Amino acid sequence: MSNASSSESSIHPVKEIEAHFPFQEVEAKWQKRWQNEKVFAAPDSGPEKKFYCLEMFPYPSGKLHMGHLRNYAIGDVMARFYRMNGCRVLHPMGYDAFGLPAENAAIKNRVHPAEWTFNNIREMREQQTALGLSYDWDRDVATCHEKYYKWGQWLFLKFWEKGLVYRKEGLLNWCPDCQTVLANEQVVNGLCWRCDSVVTQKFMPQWFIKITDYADELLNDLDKLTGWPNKVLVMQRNWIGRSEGAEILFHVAGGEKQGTEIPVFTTRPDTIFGATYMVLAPEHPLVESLISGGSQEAECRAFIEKVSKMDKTIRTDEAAKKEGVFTGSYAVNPVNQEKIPIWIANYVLVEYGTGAIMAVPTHDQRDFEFAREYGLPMRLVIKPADAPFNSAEEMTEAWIGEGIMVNSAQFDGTPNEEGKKNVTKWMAEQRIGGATVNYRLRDWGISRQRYWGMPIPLIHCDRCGITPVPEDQLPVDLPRDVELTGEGSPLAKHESFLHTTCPKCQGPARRETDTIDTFWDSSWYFLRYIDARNTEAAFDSQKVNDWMPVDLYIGGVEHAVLHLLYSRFFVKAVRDIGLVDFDEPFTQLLTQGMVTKDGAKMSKSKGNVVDPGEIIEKYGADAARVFILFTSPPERDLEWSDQGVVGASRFIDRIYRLVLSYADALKSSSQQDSGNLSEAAKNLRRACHKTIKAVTDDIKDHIGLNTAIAKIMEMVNEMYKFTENDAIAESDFPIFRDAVEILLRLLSPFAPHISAELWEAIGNEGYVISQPWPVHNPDFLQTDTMMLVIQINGKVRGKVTVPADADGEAVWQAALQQEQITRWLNDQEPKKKIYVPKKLLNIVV
RNA sequence: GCGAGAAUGGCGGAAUUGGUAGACGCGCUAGACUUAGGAUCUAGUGGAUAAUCUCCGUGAGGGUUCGAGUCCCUCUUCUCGCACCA
Repeated sequence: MSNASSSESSIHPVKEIEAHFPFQEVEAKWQKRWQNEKVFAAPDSGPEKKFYCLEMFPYPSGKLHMGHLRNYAIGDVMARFYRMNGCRVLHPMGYDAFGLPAENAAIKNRVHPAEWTFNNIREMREQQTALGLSYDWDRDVATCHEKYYKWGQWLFLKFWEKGLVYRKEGLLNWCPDCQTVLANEQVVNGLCWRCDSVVTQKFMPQWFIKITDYADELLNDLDKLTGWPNKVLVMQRNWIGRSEGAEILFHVAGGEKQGTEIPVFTTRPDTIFGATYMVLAPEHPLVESLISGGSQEAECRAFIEKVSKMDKTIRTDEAAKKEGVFTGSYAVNPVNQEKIPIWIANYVLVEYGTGAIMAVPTHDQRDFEFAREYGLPMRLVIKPADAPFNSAEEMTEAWIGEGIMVNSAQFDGTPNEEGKKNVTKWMAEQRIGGATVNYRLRDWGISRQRYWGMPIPLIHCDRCGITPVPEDQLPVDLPRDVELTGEGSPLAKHESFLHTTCPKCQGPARRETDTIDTFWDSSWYFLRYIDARNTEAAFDSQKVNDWMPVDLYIGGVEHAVLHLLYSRFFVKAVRDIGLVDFDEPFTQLLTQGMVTKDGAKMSKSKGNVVDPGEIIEKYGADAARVFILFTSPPERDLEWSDQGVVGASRFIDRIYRLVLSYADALKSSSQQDSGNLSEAAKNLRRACHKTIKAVTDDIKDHIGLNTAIAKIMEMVNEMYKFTENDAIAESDFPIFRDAVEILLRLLSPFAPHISAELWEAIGNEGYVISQPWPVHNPDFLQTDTMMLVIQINGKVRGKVTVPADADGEAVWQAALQQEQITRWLNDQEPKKKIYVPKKLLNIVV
């Protein structure tokens, strides 16, 4: 390739550019300018198309980790991309600042949780700034700030008015380490989600939010979430756990409790005639009265004692042995008046259904095993066609498939699926049962017996009962002067907080001393960002309706049934309260993969933590961003590689040298493309426009940030190839100039600092981030010739270059010119020729 | 056990959805420039082979097709989720 024949008409690079991108000064320079000039302020009005880009806000634990870096890098590319594409972008950041670690740190280091938290926020914010993230910092929130939780409390009162808050005493998940109760969602495999301690059960009163009122809507609306990963939808579906069935009323037969109702839930009402015994959970409230004074009392008490000591993980392990004890009492099966024994057993759970089951050993595997173990009677009631058994005695396992009802009085001969409906309908007529829907989802327990959280704005008055704090008295401030010991609720010991006057009767009263689950705070922060400095309201409904829903939400999958479920519920509730008018908060959800090292999640205990701060210091933010985006697709796990960052940093340096070595020429040249271009220049232009299209499609269609970067790298390689003879013909230079500008614009979402710097260095005014995203010109993709693959019997045997408009016959003729092809053809007449336009010709012989 | 996803060079990963497998990057090899190189540049790099011939090659085995990493069947392994849910 020869770009120039004489030095007068060609442009040479500056030879001495061998430097590295001086990221320290340059990155700081741009970060300062972006911040001072509020470049990333989100406009509440302007372009019609809005893009709300959100990353899950962090808990301010002190320093960013690689997961954060990845999360924010992805979000930042998307925010910057849509910004350049003409959207008004809302890209905020804040801190999920209430929570136990602050309290634990306070106990350990004798520093106030507030101080610890705000120091950490400062530190993390510095690191986020150093990453060059395009946040609108004027909208930041910290959930521990009274100006934030004031409105959290206000919203709580709205929930209260709506009847979504109630108090209940019951067995609750207790984390002995955190010294507080946990919601069901926060117990993972029997362990505390935060500290991995074994969760025990404790009987105590606490506050609940009626998320179950929304169970059906939360389930049904999952179908609307087409932008969510299927995995998360499945997890939420399982968590809600809707199952249709029937509730059937059994009664105690004989004894003191004669006639007491025992409702059971079953999904198999068609098997009711096969119910040969009944089982209550050991914790079932009726058990005490059933066994008390009876012949089985001692045995039952011993059993209950044993089960209660068993931890839940072991007890609910499927492999655990099914054990139980007869209570001595009987119940009546309402469909046939049969007297059946009532047992208690470890395989029935008090928290699911009604805590009691009708046992049908022939058609439920658990009941089958239990009945065989304890010699309980069995009766076949569903008989499959060509059954290998004729009676219960011949069965080796429960039959849970379809069949015809037998031994079932008037229902005999009915196919069981039809029987389910018929039996339920008949029971409803007889007033002994009816259709019902049961959910696995429980109400959301929000009381926490800890200090560093939002005070629940309720007052206990001996005369007036529980009374909400009047709105004009909000916020209920979290007192600063507390003694933190890690034992007992700190607020309960704080006299001046505890004692107050009743808003109704003005008499002495006590404040609620539980604080709220921090998931309450994070269930609406994305609404507050929209109107973060509003002192008159939680947010302006109109603004929220305008910006919401979040167009892209990015975070880890660990919140699939925690934060993401609570937030969906919260939005539905505030919609019904009348504050917003949309149903779902997050249109598209991207669950980013973990960052691993040596194949394992980074963690202090494994000693495989790489500190993002050190990486930024050593290689710069742009290199760190490029590496973490390039190495793996966003949703997949990413294995950290020190070598990989070096590669990213080399890429940045290569661009720096390439552009700077022509900076002066680029600065002074403004001439237009003369139309008199060399082949090389045309090729370069084609490569650039191909890259524009590919990068744009990758980002828009599937957030393919790794491949987008790969394609920019290819383009840079093309540019190097173009300049490899050093001189660029003057007539070709406009193309090179275009290439540089295209490169910098494509690069700017990924590596914003170097893009901004070089944009300026080549003599442009303003910010590259304020430039429109490049649009490819299809005309420039055209070629005069095309290269096709010639296959013989499906194997590649050669390549031909033909005019772009060549048809199959022309390609065939061109192929015949090649010795390699004719050798393979060996004078045979092709049986068939398959021509795929612009791709290949396959010759079958 | 059930459900979802995955398996491609030494490594991370590409492949326009049935059309040149291994883009891009790391690593490695050789060379250039260097006092030096962990800077930079050039060339090479799936395996077999003397070979730019050719053969083999996308977890394993079968199938559909002119043509399969991609579609179908069987199996293996791994990851994640659910897991006595009545």
